[in-house]
Amino acid sequence: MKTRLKDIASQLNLSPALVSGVLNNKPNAWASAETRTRILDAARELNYQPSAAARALSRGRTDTAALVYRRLPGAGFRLAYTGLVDVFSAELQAVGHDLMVSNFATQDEVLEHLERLVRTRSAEAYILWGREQDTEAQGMLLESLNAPFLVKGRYEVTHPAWHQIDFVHEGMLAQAVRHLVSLGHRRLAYVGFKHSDAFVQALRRGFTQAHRATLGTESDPKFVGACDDDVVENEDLIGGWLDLPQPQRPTAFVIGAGNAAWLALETCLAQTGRSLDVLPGEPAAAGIASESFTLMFGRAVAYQGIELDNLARFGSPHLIDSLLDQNGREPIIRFLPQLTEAPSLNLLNHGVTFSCLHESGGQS
Amino acid sequence: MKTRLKDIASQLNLSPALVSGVLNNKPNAWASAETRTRILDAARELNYQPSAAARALSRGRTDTAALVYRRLPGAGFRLAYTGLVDVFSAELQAVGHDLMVSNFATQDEVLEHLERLVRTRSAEAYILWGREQDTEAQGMLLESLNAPFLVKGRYEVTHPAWHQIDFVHEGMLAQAVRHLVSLGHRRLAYVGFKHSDAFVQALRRGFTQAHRATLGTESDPKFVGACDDDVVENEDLIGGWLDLPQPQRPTAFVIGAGNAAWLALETCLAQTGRSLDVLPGEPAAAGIASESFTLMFGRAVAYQGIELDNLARFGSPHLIDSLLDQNGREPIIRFLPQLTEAPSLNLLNHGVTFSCLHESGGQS
DNA sequence: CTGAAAGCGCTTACAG
DNA sequence: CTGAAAGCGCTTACAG
Repeated sequence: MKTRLKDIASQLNLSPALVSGVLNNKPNAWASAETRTRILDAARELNYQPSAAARALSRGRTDTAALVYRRLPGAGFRLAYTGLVDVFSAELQAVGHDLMVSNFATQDEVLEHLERLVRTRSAEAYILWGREQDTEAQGMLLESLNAPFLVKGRYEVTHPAWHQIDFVHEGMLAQAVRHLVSLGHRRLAYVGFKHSDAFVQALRRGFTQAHRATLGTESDPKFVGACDDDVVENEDLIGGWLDLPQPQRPTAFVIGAGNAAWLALETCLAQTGRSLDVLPGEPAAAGIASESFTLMFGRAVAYQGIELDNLARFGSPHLIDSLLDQNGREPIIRFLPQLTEAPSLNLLNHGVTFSCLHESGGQS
Repeated sequence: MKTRLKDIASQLNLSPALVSGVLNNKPNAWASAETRTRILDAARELNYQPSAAARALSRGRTDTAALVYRRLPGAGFRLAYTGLVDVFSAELQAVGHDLMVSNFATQDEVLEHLERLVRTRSAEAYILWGREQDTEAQGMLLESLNAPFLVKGRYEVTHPAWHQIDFVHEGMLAQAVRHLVSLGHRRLAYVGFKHSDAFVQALRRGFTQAHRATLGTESDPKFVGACDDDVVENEDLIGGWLDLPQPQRPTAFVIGAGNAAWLALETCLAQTGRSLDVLPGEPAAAGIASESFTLMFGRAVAYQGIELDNLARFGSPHLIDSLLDQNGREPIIRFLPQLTEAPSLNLLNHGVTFSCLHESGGQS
């Protein structure tokens, strides 16, 4: 039914071995130029493609990489993952490899599946993505099973030999600080995440170190706060800073958190009649944001969530090296994206303005 | 190195065939209860898992489904795809199948890859997702190669035998119309997409038919417009309607377009001091939206982009049936989601209000 | 320069 | 109730 090697061999009165050799152009497969042509023509004509399973069995490899991850709630995580799939799939295809994707609700299921994939020899290389609290155990499992993998994360200290990729979080926020200082700002406030994953600490470290390096002073602890997705709480934090008398008030904001922090910042400013960096003397902001990030009123520079694509793009040569068994590459890759102008709805330009309706704080 | 069937067979002094039979609990594999236990124990102890390649070769199937699609620009499409991967991967795992994902920049590459997958017998079933102008040719190729597939799309007329899944777009907008009419609105405007894919026409059809059915009159052609991502143009369209004298002005909006249409609607209203459905007598809206949809000021009901997950979830039993070779299922599946309250930033409640700065229209 | 043979690790009739 | 054999479709030494 499907064309087999044997079919084209017998049709040409050649041995399957010769046909295989020519089709894979093995250096020791000697055939006259004419035979070679006949083989190639017949293969094309019969639409011959070697059975993936047979080839995998005899070659001992499947030419497949597996992306296995734990599902996390929220659209942000998902958008990050699809970027991975897009990038890795494309780059793997370019070297003749396939990508298998599986995701699970729990870490246990992920671990079990990884072990199954390794034991069934379904993939030659693995991509681990997600929070370090998950990926570390995943990496240790693969390591113990002797399976090559690429992991997103900051494991330079804990697992320096792992093939790993991540942002230089410190450098990113240092850039943000330098940017704001270059605009003339001297009183900087910092908004981070509430949890303390390694990258969250690295972000804050980037802020404090750059503060010291550029301004020569320690950052003021009372201008260091954290936001999660609770709008009211975020507005309390930022509103509190903005309520200070002008000489003490921070004039710029370094954001090491998600879109909710930006939203709180913009609405708090709006309540006092201002917007980010639109008129002279208004506060400025710089930092990180999630996917689908859009300012409402003002302007700012940010690292867009889309940078995750670039991260994957940066990491894929490594992954491919693992697949092709080329070792000797520096295992730790760090990526420093560029700050770019954030998209803005520019509502001010569309006739929407704001005024102070309430005394302070928000009511949801 | 890795445990093979042979290893456990020889360790137990049994034939590989018996071990295989017991492990796969074939009905005709007879072993004493004790032998059976010894086999199971040994397999567990040695962490035995059959080689996927060997098994695929001898069984003639890979237990794999392939999701192959053309990459489309824009985060919206990507978010839709990641939902697919999440859902299909999870549901396939549940029946012991893997998911292979590949995407390409061009349709030609997609077609070539599909043919390769079929010819190399890399997958038993296929998932086609994307625009109909792409998926139709993809489906026809798979059909000619006799490969089972599930396609997202409205092919009830052109390919009624295809296993296909999609929204009932007509029904969705009909629900939106009925909702607005039930709130007392009588002058409805419609905003659609500019292109004319089958689903875009179905959306509009849903509006016009429901208008006729609920109000007993044809919809007014001058209140039917289309939006793309050009903000100014969108605001011209909607602003034009809102500039009409009050007795002629539409009081409700049916949205058969993306987030840009909602944004234009809200900013146009804001320019005239109003918001969606917040105060009595204000205009209302209902319709479809993309992922990550959030209103700024007002309230509305919408079909969220997240419904694509549910669509995939609805479709996966079909896909799994194809994998398991159970035919005889109705090939056409249609899904009617529920209108739900759209998330809103509620900026009004956070001290942000608006006023008319410009005469009309927008300036970007 | 070329072909016959063994083997990859399973599964599946089939003979006892 | 059990085991020996053939076969899935390739690739890879190896002998000529």
